[in-house]
Amino acid sequence: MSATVDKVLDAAEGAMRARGYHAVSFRELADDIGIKSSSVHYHFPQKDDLGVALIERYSKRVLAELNRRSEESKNPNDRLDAFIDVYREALVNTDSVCLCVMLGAESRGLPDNVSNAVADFFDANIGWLANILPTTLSKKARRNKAASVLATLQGAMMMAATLKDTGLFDAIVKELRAAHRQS
Amino acid sequence: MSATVDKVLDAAEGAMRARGYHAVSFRELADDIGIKSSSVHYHFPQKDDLGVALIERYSKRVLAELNRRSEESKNPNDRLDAFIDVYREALVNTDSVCLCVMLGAESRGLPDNVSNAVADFFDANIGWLANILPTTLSKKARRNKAASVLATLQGAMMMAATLKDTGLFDAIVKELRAAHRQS
DNA sequence: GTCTATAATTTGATAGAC
DNA sequence: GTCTATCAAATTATAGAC
Repeated sequence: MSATVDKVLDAAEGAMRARGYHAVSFRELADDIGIKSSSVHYHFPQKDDLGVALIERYSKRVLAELNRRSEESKNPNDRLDAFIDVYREALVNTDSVCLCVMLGAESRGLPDNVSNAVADFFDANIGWLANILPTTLSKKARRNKAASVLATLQGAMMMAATLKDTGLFDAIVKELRAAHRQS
Repeated sequence: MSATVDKVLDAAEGAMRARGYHAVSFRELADDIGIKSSSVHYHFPQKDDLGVALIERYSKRVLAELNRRSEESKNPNDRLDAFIDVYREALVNTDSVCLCVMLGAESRGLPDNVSNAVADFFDANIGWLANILPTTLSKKARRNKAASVLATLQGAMMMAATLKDTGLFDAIVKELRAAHRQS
């Protein structure tokens, strides 16, 4: 993958996480990294090509980070903490929501391939989380619990960003940890 | 409030809940209700005027609905159910997320007055919810619990809409009810 | 791979007639 | 209060030179 492609995706990720898909233009991204918009089109012919590539890179990065951290401990509680921490750092380090909170909210207004990539991101995250939940639960129950944890995190990111209050995210997460701690 | 103003706001609500603030244009709203975009500008000179008016109308409507339903019972569990039902119906009836999930995600890319109106919506909802939580808890603890419930609902709406799976919303809500039921 | 140049469309917004 | 007409700017996207 070329250096320019990564620069474009970096710029696109920052912009789309802050303002959404439709509020980001090829020209803006090009200006950000010091090239022309036609050069961006060389790498991503259409905007949805950029959107899909962005989500796929983001998704891979998040899952790799989750797997890396979960190798540090096999304890389910530690792994839940790792999951939460990955999301927390995404909020704190970038001062913006998860890419897929934004694109998930906008999904009905996105090209189908972009919207599907967002759905895949959620499925993958739910699957990851479901795997660390107690095997005493049914597969469906684990999936539902996993979806519940993810929904709370995503909602908490969105509200904390809107209210400009990271402490609110932490307070919500504290309850989440307590509720899902396994003994 | 004139009939046209309401028609514009109706069209704007449907469009912005589906696709977001930046993906909605004056011309589109005008076409929807059979007038010209300059007539929309007569009622809302700038786009942020429209945004603020839309959120304020939405916020009043949601809070009125919450209050109306909560008059049916003084039982805290019933009132929590009423809160959840209001959000569930918003999802099911319109097949789209809460206006403030969308605008909350986009908030960093919105004009300040619009972004502030979204924040006010969340504050009002958190306040409403906090009021039905056990008075044995501290004020801060109630606020945090209320924010947690709201975050889960908003996140669940967003994910259910993206995955086109209302059942997922229901499954998440089932856990939420169980976790917050007072005996 | 990046550039200049440009096409075709859409956008938010305004002036002024009725 | 709605219209016609229009503007300046921005948007996605393409053709073709280097």
